[in-house]
Amino acid sequence: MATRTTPNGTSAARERLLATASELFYREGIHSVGVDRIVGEAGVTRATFYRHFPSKEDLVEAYLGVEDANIRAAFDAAESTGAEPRELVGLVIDGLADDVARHHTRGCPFINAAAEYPDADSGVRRAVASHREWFRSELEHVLEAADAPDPRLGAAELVLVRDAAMVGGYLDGWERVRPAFVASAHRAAGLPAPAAEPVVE
Amino acid sequence: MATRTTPNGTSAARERLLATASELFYREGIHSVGVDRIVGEAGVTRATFYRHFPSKEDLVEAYLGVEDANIRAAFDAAESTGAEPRELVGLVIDGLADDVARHHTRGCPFINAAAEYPDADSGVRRAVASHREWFRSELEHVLEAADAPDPRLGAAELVLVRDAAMVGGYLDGWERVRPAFVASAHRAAGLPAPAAEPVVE
DNA sequence: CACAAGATAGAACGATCGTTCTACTTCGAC
DNA sequence: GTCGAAGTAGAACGATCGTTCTATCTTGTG
Repeated sequence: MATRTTPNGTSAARERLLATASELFYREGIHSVGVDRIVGEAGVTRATFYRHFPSKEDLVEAYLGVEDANIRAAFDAAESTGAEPRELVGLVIDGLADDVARHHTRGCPFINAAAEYPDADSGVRRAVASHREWFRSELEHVLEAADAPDPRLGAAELVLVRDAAMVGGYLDGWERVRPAFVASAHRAAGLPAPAAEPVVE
Repeated sequence: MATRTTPNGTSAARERLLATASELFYREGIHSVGVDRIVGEAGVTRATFYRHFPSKEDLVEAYLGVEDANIRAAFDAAESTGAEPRELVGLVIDGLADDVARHHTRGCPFINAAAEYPDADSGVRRAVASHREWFRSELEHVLEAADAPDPRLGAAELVLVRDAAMVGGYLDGWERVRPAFVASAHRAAGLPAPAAEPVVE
């Protein structure tokens, strides 16, 4: 068969579509970005688009899949540093802060997507729900390993604080939100916070 | 002149349009709801719509104005109970929780709107920003009157926690979020929390 | 009553939405 | 070399987007 694929097995056109759409969906919203715009900026035609994705919604779900994979990779990286459990909690919190400050300055991709998809049974909302559940339980495991006082409640609070940081960072500016985030996150973890202000980067 | 107005001065058609649009915008998102749908459910024609609102965006801003007015009214009601300052903090936190549990089960109207309007200079985003600033300073005044340890930081944290509660209440379910919200909110205020929920620390 | 103005009605505008169509090219397997 | 499947190309589909049009009706004022 004739496959015009990249070394890792997926087509170059598909990768460009996904990268372009991810950027546009995040920066401008999903319903605001049409297929015309995506294929135009990806340097691809409509037919090519529909060869790779059955519909626009499949592309949206793939976009959320990319975001999900990125965050999982960040957790893996933090865990593979070999830091001991208590240290890892700090690494994770710093990593979340750094992510909001540098990459996710337009809010949370999942929260923003959910705002545009009211149907909880839709594929998009299901992707949002499963990502959030994974994220929460991952935090719970990290807190558990660190002997935090209440890993389950702590994880739930950390999710809340992270949600708030992304929203607040977008709407109010990260610099205004950072102090409240650092204080709240360490208190939510139930572990002693580092010295008052300095935030590791 | 021929004015078909209600006792309070605004036209009945305009009020129906605003009420219908507010409901639809909140429940289904803004870009997802077309003018056809709004005028249809409001029992009004397109021309009537454009007599009352120069464009759809003006209707969106009016919708945010309604939400803003509702929250201000809730604050006024809490303050007019004559509760003393420290008590008022508890009333406000309970009021916010009650609001998320009963009325705002689809997230925060302002956060959701901002997700669909990336341009920070747009009228919608300006309305969001000014509402948030009012909300934050209102909380700061309440905390200040109650002699909270750090009203400014406390208000910033309360905004964060409330944002998170609305997002979490929508995406994860209010019952799962409530314990974390109550604990975080009272700690953010810096005042003793009512011993009820399983509170850390 | 006559008149001007606000409110309503419903058709119609061009633009864009997501999607599908047919035609042409490029490759791997035989 | 031949065949067929995958990729590309660009026109075109009906539906809906936000908006504007002319015409009719209702109402307060002269």
